[in-house]
Amino acid sequence: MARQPTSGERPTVKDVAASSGVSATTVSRVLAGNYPVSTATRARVMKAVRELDYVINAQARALGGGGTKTVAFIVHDLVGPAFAYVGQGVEQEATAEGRLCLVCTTHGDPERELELIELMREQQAEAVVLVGGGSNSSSYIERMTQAARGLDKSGSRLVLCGRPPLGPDVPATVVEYDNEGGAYAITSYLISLGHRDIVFLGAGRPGHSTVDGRLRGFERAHKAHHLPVPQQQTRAITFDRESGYQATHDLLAHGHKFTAIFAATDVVASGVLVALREAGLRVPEDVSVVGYDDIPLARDLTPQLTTVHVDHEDLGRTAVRYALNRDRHAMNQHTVIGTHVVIRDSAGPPPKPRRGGR
Amino acid sequence: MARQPTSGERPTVKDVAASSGVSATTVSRVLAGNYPVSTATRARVMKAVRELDYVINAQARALGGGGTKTVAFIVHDLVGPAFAYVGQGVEQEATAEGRLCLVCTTHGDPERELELIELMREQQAEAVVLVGGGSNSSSYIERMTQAARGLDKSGSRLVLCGRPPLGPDVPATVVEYDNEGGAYAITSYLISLGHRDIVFLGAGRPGHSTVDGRLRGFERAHKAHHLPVPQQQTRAITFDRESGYQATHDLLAHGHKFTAIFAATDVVASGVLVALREAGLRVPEDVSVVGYDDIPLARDLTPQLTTVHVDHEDLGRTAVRYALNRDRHAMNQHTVIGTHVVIRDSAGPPPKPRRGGR
DNA sequence: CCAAAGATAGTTAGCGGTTTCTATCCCCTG
DNA sequence: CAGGGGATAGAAACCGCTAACTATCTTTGG
Repeated sequence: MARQPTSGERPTVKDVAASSGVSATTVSRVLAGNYPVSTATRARVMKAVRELDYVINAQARALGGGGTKTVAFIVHDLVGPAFAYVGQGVEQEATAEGRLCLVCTTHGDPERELELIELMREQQAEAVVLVGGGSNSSSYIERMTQAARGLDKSGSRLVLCGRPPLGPDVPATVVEYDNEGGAYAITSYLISLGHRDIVFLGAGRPGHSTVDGRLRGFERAHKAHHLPVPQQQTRAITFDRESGYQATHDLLAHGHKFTAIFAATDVVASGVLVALREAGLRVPEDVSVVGYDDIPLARDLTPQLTTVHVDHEDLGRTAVRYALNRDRHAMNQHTVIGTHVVIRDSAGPPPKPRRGGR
Repeated sequence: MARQPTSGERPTVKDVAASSGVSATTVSRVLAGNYPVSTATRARVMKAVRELDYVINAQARALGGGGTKTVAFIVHDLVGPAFAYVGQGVEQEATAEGRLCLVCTTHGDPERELELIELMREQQAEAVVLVGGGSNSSSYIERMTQAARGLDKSGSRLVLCGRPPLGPDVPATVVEYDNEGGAYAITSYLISLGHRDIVFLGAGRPGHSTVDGRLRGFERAHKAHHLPVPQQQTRAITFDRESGYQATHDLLAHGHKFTAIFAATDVVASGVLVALREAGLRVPEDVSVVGYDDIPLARDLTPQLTTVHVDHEDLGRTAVRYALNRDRHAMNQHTVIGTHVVIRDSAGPPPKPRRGGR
């Protein structure tokens, strides 16, 4: 009898072939189902497959036949709620398209990001989805452009998810959401409620594309309503609860005058709420607070947070869909996903002025 | 001149070899750095690598040389905060050990789970980390045992993360945290505060290993204090905010008598708090509430939640570490990670009885 | 001064599949 | 009844890289 697979070792097509008395080719065809094979033969092969507990070797298949069915997902970290949802979307769509999903985290390190892209090129990932705002510096953009070209040459596709395009000649797919629009809308909402002294909490990290967009929307809303753009908080904010807390605390301590706070993210807003509460200020009676992202947390806060809804999961799904089904010659694609205000309980009219004046 | 790589195609070792006038073997050795190569040769090869923008083909390497450096991570979904942290830990440790991380979600479908394990066997993942409580049914355990054996035969390792062992002869690594101990501790804490009527919210899904453990701890604490085990809520709970809300609502509507609620997870607790607040009950003055998991949300709730801390990230890290560095002949390993109560503001002494009685 | 040991580089044979390209066998048609 | 064509199956080449042997050319030691 031909090649009895050593027990404890992984059987190969050859083992299956030998065990069912056909050639390796035939086994391959039965498994792929892309070539006529007689019913009897197919049955014999399948029987052997079952008996030997054979499973194909994905690496070998990738080498020989089509490529690897893999999508890579590169992100700051997995635990940020917004990122997690994007990840969910990416995984979802990748699975729906029959792809596997590789995930890596950068912890905000641009070097690491580029390293990972290189790694994904080795892995022959079909698409590399980069999530989260990146730097706006020109050297960074230059390097990223190189990376995009490299991936393109390897038959892969770079997808920028939630950050602006690199340039017209760069082979990359861009899917971002309307940061500016959402910020414009929610700022307008605050203005329409009567607020005139709104603090934008989150500036101070210029060059960060996501916040830049939100800030632009904030400013544009003021201009549209013919209001002076409030002097922003330029404190460096790290976009976590603590920095929101700290910034609010400082604001209060310095006797700043304001009736509303626009936190750059919901997480920051959560810190803001705590600081306000500690200071004995009621929300929204004394101060209105709004956030951005509409992560689940927004509904768990007290009061529930009025914020800008972003469908992060859709963002991830769209990114993968576009990357995989793109028109072969589309150099760059660009899609913007809408955002909208969701009104809850944390924003209301400003308090009646104590001593007149707006 | 030998093989000029067609522009636009991915260069191979052969291209690099031709371009630098050496053999493919030498190129491979320069890249791997595991064999003496003269400095001059190395330099020539590296130059060619740079000029051609060569990147190795991971699939080919996996086929030829060592295996694929990959760890798989199978989870309910990526957005549950607890899961996300485990994922973070898995990714972290995998990266630290020079591995890539494949991630897949099951959405709670056991069939899908088994399918994915099979898929990972094809992928030759070095370890397959299964996260989250699974079913306790014997048929499920039987199938999972098969899967573990299959993986073992393929040189891979099944890691059960946060669920109990399958059996003594099953080749699998188990890393779980002390569900029962934590539940015991926090229940004891409530009892020591004076509570005698504690509702455990989350029973009703027997066979779910995580909750089973927590419930056991709850019961054991009562027994240890010579108290009758309260009649549990057997309402089916889906472990989301809504079911916590709904269950509490019903509890109140039916005039149930209780002074504290032990929610099976923090997320459930968040729903509980909302229902209580709506009913005009203060926490912790009127009712005490505790949760389990200590996800970031716990600190964002009002009042901040007293809960059981679980280091989910460590769980993920440990899982990968053990799976990769296991003793080659260790059939099964089992590690339990400790949990501890973190006291915040949501639990206090029960209210003074209105009409006597305990 | 010659043989044995080192240091380098090349040859060749896989790894485990897939995919041409052939080779049969069989049935149908003219 | 010969020849054409469809249905099946196999042989061999190849995917890109690694690893076990060889083959040189230097050294070096007795």
